[in-house]
Amino acid sequence: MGRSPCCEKAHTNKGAWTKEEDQRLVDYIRNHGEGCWRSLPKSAGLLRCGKSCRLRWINYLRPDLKRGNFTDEEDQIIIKLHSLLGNKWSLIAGRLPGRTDNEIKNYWNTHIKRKLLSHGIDPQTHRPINDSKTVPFQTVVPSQNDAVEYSFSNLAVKLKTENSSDNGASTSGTTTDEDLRQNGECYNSDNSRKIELNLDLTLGFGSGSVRVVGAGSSADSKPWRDQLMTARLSQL
DNA sequence: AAATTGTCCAACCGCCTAGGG
DNA sequence: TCCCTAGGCGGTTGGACAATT
Repeated sequence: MGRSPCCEKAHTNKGAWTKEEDQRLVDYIRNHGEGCWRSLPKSAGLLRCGKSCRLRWINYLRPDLKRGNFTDEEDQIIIKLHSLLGNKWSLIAGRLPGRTDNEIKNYWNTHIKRKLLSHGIDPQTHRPINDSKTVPFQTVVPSQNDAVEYSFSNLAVKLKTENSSDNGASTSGTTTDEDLRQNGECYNSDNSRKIELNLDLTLGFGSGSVRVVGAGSSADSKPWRDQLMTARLSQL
């Protein structure tokens, strides 16, 4: 059998968190660390779903969060990364220390979208709105030791795939801030192979580069091995 | 001053993938 | 290998507050 349900929905609170709930959650995580979200609410004496606790911690209570307005530099990073990755808010957040994916998503939808539109730029394609030659997502399927370099109108992207040895760095199966912080890479959980996403972004108006490193056998059939590395190209 | 409209953002919802049994 | 769940993600919602009429 699988695991038991994460929470009893009938006995959980919803809506805004109270100060007392926040304090309980902070105290608990200070003493026990993050993780085990399923059992956390009960252990911490909270009538909340584990998912809700995790979200509250990640998006609001984490001590390393940077509050306040986004800087112009952060704006530029977000716009550039969005032009490359699309709505991959967690990946974008990984390059902006102290910012959460939810925060960036909200900021994108409320500020940057409007800013781009006011400049006549389509926020999805990052191309002039009048330009009818829309370029869809460019899909890049990594095969071993391939290297591909793309040139954009205002930045360059180099895509390279290569083998990598096992170092057991991550167990989550998805990209974490910690992964990105430690190695500038994101890992999949399979111990024998992994796909790494390594973003080396040079900031500035004129140029930038992104390196996507992937590893895996083309004969492999597991879903994540079929994962496509996609980059949104504004224009070739 | 009250009503209406607009904006922001915290929180929820539903889906997907990896992992446990 | 299959079934089921936890964790994580992106999309969406709704309440609080501000601005406008």
